[in-house]
Amino acid sequence: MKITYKSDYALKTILDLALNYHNGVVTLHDLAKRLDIPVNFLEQILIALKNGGFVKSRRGKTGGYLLARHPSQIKIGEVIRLIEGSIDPIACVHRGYKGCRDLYKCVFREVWQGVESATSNIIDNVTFEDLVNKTRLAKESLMYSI
Amino acid sequence: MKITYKSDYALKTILDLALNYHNGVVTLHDLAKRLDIPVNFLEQILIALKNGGFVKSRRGKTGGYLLARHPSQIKIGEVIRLIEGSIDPIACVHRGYKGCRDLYKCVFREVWQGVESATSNIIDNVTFEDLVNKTRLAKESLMYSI
DNA sequence: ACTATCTATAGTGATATAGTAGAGTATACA
DNA sequence: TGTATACTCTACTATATCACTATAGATAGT
Repeated sequence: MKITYKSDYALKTILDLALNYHNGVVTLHDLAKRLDIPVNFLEQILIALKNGGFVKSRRGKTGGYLLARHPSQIKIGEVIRLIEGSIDPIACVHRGYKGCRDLYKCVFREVWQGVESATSNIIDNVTFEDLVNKTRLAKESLMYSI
Repeated sequence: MKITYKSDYALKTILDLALNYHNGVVTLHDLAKRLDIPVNFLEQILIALKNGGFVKSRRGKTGGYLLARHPSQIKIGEVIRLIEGSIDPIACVHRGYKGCRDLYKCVFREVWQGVESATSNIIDNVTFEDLVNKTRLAKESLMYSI
């Protein structure tokens, strides 16, 4: 798995919307400013997130974005898969991978499958509710420490 | 982690040399032909493997390559790290990563570190001796089944 | 000397990444 | 009804990485 800026931004965007889950919509502009992401780039990401069913939008003067589901119902693995397309460490099976014409393939493929399932096991067990709680805890302990 | 053709080829090359561990040197040409890798590309990979201490070479007419260590002393994680440079799913810490100026970083970084250590746990526990045994077993069962 | 081998470095086409730019559409509100 | 403010959509571009390709040179056995 590789996390590009695109999915990194997507995850941060969902987290921001999760933190504002009870505050109504958030505008593209606010998101971009707060998360330090180029507006036009974030725009494309939000459309992808919308098409993926993670986000809803409202147009016009009081418009903006909001989560389509409760933070507890969104796992970070889902978002990554939407943006990155896949989780595999190697394109053994899919796409026109042209190595492996003989049995060498087998001994390594088991390893890659192990890596993939270990990765899935982590990212499919973290919800944005978890992350919201963690974020709030971090913020609190920061305040007490000052 | 992402496995490119380069590290895929490197791993297959080490496995081939491991299978021939008691047969003396193997030439670049033979490796390239047997593994179906472009000669000039494999050349570069072998030099990297040599500089990494995995492979030794002999020049001249009876020259070729051989493993610098016993197959049981080479883990696939070591080879991947040499060729890919790193195992991280995201360049959070190293290289000029320019996201994360505030605490958003923390909640995700834990996840990436989890993925990294789960991955390491797999690839640092598979030696080329393991793979040689698996390859031989696969070859045997193939013969019996015919 | 000759030839088969490894060594080293520079170049190249294709694709992916991370943006930019700009025209268009919908909605609230005066 | 007009206009400001938001989202929507498509096309373009600079840079880097990937997967090679090319070529000149060094070394060692016969």
